[in-house]
Amino acid sequence: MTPRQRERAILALITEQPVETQQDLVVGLEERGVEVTQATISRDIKRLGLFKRPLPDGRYRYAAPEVPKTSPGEVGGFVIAVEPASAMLVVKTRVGRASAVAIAMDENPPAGVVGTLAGDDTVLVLLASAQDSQKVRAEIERSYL
Amino acid sequence: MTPRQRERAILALITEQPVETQQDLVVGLEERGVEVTQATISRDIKRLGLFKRPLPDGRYRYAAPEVPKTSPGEVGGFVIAVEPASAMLVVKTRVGRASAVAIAMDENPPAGVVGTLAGDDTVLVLLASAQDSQKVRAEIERSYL
DNA sequence: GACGTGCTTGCATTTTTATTCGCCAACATG
DNA sequence: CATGTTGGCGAATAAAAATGCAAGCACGTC
Repeated sequence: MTPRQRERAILALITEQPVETQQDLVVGLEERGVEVTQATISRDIKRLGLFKRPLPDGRYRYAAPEVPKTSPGEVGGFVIAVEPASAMLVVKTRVGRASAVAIAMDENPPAGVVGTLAGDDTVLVLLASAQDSQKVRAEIERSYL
Repeated sequence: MTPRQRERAILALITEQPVETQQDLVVGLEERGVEVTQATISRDIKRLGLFKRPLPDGRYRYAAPEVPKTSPGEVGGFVIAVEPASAMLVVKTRVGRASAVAIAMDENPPAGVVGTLAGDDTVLVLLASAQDSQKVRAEIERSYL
């Protein structure tokens, strides 16, 4: 179980059902076979940018941030990690920011980038060759991390 | 100092400067001449629907909810309080929801309502006569509270 | 004026969340 | 193989936030 997988599980959980506390998440994840402590959840939540909203009925619920419309250029800080994978890079972004990052890269592509494919919090960057990966990775980290 | 005034001050404070903790708010309000304890801040925050966002830089900041585009009809729970004032009603809503409530009321006006005027978190409802206030108030509370 | 009701608040405390610390595993380097 | 170095984790703890409770106040009613 990588942190990334667990974070996906957390996102799934909070969108599927109301989650009031981090302890709820510990329990919910356990039911899905993921063992973690509250401390780790707290760190995951920080990474994901999740927050605890007060609801009109007086209860609370963890929620994912709404995606603000972002003009390309103000995407600094959106990228969390960049990892090479043969002639590709897997760029992990904050939740919902992947397409903003991908658009920014499309509009100003680093040398060696052939194309991008954006999911929700991941951008797959296709490279001309695996040789470029370190250089491109460095550039992406410089521009968007 | 009414709760309403204090809540306005809180909103002003968190939009003007980064606020990391409720204690920051206690201090900030004190500088503006408002004395409160953390307990009250916590309750105000709950009423206002504010939440503490993790920022990309690892810090936190209290923020007001973004206003979702709301189709009239799903405005239940937006209203916090309704108070009569001569031939008017002052309808306090969750932050940014006032116009949604006003639109909903315009589209389906309770008997006796002449018109509405929406601010940010307040709707002023103009009545045909002060006589109607209790009836209209009850209806608004039933529909939107 | 005495009494009741409904709000609001602070205090004290509990509950929840964030962080510090040390440990372990994976990986690189000599 | 020894020796960093890095990242991630849990346990414990510190810090922050939520809440039960009782007191105070404004208002209305008898």
